[in-house]
Amino acid sequence: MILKYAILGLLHYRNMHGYRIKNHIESNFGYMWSVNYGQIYPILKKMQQEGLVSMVEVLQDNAPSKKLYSITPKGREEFARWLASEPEKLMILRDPFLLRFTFFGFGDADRALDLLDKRIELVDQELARRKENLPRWRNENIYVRLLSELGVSLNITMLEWMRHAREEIASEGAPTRRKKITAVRRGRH
Amino acid sequence: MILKYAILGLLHYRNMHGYRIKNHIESNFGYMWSVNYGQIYPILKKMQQEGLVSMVEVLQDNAPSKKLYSITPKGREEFARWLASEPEKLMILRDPFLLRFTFFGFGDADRALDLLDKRIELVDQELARRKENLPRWRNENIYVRLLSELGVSLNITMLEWMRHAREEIASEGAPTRRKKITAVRRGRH
DNA sequence: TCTACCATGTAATCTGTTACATGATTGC
DNA sequence: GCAATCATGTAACAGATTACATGGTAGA
Repeated sequence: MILKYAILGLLHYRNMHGYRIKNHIESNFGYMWSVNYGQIYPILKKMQQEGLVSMVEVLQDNAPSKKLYSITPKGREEFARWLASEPEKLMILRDPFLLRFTFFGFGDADRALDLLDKRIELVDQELARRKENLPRWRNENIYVRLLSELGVSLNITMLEWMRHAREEIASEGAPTRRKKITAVRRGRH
Repeated sequence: MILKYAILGLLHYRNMHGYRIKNHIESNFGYMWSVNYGQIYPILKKMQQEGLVSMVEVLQDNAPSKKLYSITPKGREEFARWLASEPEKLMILRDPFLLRFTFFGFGDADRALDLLDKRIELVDQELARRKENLPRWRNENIYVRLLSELGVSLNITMLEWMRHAREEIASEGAPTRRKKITAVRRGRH
């Protein structure tokens, strides 16, 4: 359902077709959302059937024809309801790398450092990309601008943590070259 | 597939049954993972069929019998392969609230502040909970401990950002009581 | 008595990903 | 000629969520 509202939100700015919506989401919300054509086209069709959007086919000379969608009054209503509704669950960091990190004690410490280094490089690149894009948002609406700043802040926090973690892991591994880990304690059930 | 490896990892510590695995994941990895019985029981059965885990049924006097799973050598091998494999995609902040935040310009500014306040309270509570739990991890293995620290850091970053955002939104709304937002600029395609 | 917790499971549904199919244009 | 980009779609699969069904024990 969340994709539905993202689309309705984007259609507030301008009419769009499926391909453009995917591009837009990836370049603008890329750090918190990703979409596939396998989702986008079926959902647009469904939203049209529900009367939330309407569609006109636009023939183009030098490109394949496209289906332009626009938001209907009914779509605006539903969007407004969602916008004002109570927030749902808290953010969950569903990061496969962090899950893996949890279990690094069961594997080779050098390999762990190696994987951590690769991650650091990746996040560093992402941070650079986000910083580059900051000026693009500086003159836009306040919410979008603030969000782009959050992306940078979170990236910095993540990087600092990874560099700190790297040091700790390296220095702890140094003397004994391997430390036996103890059993994890149970949570409060 | 990721749940499979989380389970194999937990079984390195001790033998567990489905109900306990769910509890464990929620109290220990809760800030980055959530599970349902609808996933856990079928996947345990499947892993048993694949020979990654083995099971014994344990009858109990004053509680329903439980199925204790343990990891097999084959399971250890597969887990080790996963642990050393290259990391996959970068973290994505799939947070419904942040998506909603992006579109707050299309709604009522007061309601936006209201929702933001509720969020701040929620994250604040979560931060308190995580800080409370920090000592539990202090003497455990280094990776698990570091991760618990990351959770706190990310929470703090998020809170600081939200408080800063709150101020900016409130002060911008004050003079004109509503500012017309301009169209979002296109990303680089 | 009622709630919470222990414990296992299935079915239906929804969401997300990958791969495939098609075909034109633009730029190197 | 080849890669990239524009543009729409389907099928198969994988993953996650919700609701339901069952039934025992402990404690307020």
